[in-house]
Amino acid sequence: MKLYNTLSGRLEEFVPADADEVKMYVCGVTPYSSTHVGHALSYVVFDTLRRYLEYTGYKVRHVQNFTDVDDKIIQRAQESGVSEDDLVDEFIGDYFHAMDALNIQRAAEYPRATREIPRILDAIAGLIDRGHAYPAAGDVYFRVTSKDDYGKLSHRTLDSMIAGARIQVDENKEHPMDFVLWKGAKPGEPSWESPWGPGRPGWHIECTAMSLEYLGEQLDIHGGGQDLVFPHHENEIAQSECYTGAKPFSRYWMHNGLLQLGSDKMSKSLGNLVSVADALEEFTPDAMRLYFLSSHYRSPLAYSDEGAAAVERSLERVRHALTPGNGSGPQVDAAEHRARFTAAMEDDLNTPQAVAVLFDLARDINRGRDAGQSIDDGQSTLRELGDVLGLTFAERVSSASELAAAPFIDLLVSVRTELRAARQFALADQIRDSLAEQGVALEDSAQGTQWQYQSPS
RNA sequence: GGCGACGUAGCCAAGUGGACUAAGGCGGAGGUCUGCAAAACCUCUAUUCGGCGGUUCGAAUCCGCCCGUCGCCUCCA
Repeated sequence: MKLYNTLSGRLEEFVPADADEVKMYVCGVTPYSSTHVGHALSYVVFDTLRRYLEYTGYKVRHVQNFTDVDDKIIQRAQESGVSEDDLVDEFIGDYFHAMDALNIQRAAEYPRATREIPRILDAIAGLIDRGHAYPAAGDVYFRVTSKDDYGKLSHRTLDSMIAGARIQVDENKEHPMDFVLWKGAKPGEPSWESPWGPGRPGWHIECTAMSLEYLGEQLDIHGGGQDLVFPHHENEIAQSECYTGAKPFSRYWMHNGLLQLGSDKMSKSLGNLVSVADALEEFTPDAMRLYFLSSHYRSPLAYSDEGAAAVERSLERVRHALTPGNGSGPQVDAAEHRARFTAAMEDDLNTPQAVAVLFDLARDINRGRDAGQSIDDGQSTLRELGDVLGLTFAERVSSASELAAAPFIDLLVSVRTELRAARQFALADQIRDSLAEQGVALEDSAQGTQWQYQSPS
């Protein structure tokens, strides 16, 4: 399969170092606030990549970290009067709840920075030994001038970075772009002992230490949002390659485009967040996944309720294609659909085209059913391909109050059936209209009347 | 200021030199079915790809300029 590699800036044929197992590291969240739909987009993308790789026969070892110590966590914990640990546990719980709901497969390991301190200290000490880092006033900094290809991922030079002129000059640093590996403790902050005094790890070094610990010196795929390219991933490369000497640190770097809300990026600092929990109040997990996958992963995606609602409607036809058929004619042939689907996925995970194939297949199944064809081959292919995209095709889950109302709706429907049999259509239609106002949709067919709650739209 | 991405139908969104007389979805119009609906199915819905030049036998696709939108350069998926 071809993948776009941020490092080279072009499409490359994907070949893992070890043909049996793909080593994939995806940057995880800093758990200090609710998981939002921007996170969901990113993790749906990498979950879909993993599912496709597994579909084509690879084993994938997926590792994803939690940055469980950081300025924001400390600040948030102090504001709300809880311990850092409790705060982190709460939002890690929120994260897993959201990811499970979205049918995102769990990683093999979820290392946490605070539980990897010895590995982190080893890495920092090694970098100092090799002349790539230096202690200064309780901190330890990475010496960017010691790596001649620093900037190769984000495709910029040290000079152009400085030209940005938004860097806080710090007199402890040898070079303005040097970044912190170890932060000396300030009063009241969580800290760990180190050869350079008490402190905590910088953001970038944890990923170096954890990927090394759980995946080894070289990764096949390193993923994350495009906002992580610089400085986070650039710095990871610098640390990892200087520490291990193994190049490249990751063979492929993949970055998803960021979710936008209105015209702005959705981000914690802008405060324009839609949480996954809120989104799932209104829309099915399938709709969220399909929404994310209906544009290419490297493009930005503008999130809106209208957009999600349109996707939700589009799913109904696909779900209909999976309802039982009773045709006995020739099977609807789905082999060509599978081939087109695979070709799309092979092309840098072109999920918009893959999704289009799913819609084509659903239409062919529905058409075949109308024509009296057998549709079970088509249906099993539809489920198989849908599963690669993580789609379950499950209906919306009814709330407790909706379940409680069901017997009464059944009663009204059976009364209406009697009325229709007696050709009392005005009354029958009145019942149907009234139920529609309550969000209950009726469908009459030769097999009787079906009803369901309408998804909000 | 530096680096980069993008601009395709009312909306979302693929396609990046010739099979494009431009996928797929939403919305809209008409039809089949139905007591009427709904759902499903059928047909139609961009002679055109931000604008202007250029390269080419041929451009949505390559080059230049202009206009517009967005991202990164600072915590972020």
